Amino acid sequence: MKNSDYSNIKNKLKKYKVTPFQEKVLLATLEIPKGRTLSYKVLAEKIGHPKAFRAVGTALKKNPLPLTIPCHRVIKNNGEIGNYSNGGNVKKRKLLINEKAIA
DNA sequence: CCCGATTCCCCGC
DNA sequence: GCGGGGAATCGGG
Repeated sequence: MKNSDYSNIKNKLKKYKVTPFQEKVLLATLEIPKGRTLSYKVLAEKIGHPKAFRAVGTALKKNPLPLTIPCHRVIKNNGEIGNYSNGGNVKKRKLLINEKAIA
């Protein structure tokens, strides 16, 4: 992992029309380890909004970097896949899951 | 004002 | 003890 890459992503985020809250969510999502999934609630708690789990999902929905941000690693607190709908196709999810399987 | 990638609690059986 | 349903919560358009 290159720190420069991470910074580059943050820079891109600033360029996008993302809200402060979304930026936080996206950053927290980028912190998700490879082959690991995180629940919306845990993510919300990490950013300081334990009750904003819903807003977190909304923020990820607006995710400007779906291929950069592992939003597919974000799942329900139940451990089940939520409503991942980036481009809106299950095929993409399968591809991302493949990445997850590599761990 | 309304909706949306969720979560938790309470009641019933 | 387990399952299901409804309400709560936060942010964005």
